[in-house]
Amino acid sequence: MEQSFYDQVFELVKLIPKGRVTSYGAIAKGLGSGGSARMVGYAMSNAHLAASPIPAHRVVNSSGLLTGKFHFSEPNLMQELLEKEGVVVKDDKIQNFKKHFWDPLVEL
DNA sequence: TTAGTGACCATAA
DNA sequence: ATTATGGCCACTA
Repeated sequence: MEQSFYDQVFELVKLIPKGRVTSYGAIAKGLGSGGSARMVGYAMSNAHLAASPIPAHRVVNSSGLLTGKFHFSEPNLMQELLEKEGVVVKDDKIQNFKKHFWDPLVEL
């Protein structure tokens, strides 16, 4: 069965532990695609169409910024979900990003 | 097939 | 600090 890059991204994102975050580039690298970070974000744009719920709020850019928050049903949702899981967000940016960072290459 | 696109990343000024 | 630019890869029309 052919699994599209999208599906691989979705699965990996679903594996992100609660209270942890990761970056698009890390996901791309974890999938072995290396520089296809843009594709990861592209996949997330279809995340709301996926069969399973995708915790896209746990995926941010390399700076820890919630770049994709406007793609959620409600822009505030992303930040709220993160704070709800114990992640501190200020001005659309995750505090202690490195501390909450979850690297699929290391943890997986 | 070609062209266009993007929730990125890194570098340069 | 911000703005601009190039590269990068997979998908869609």
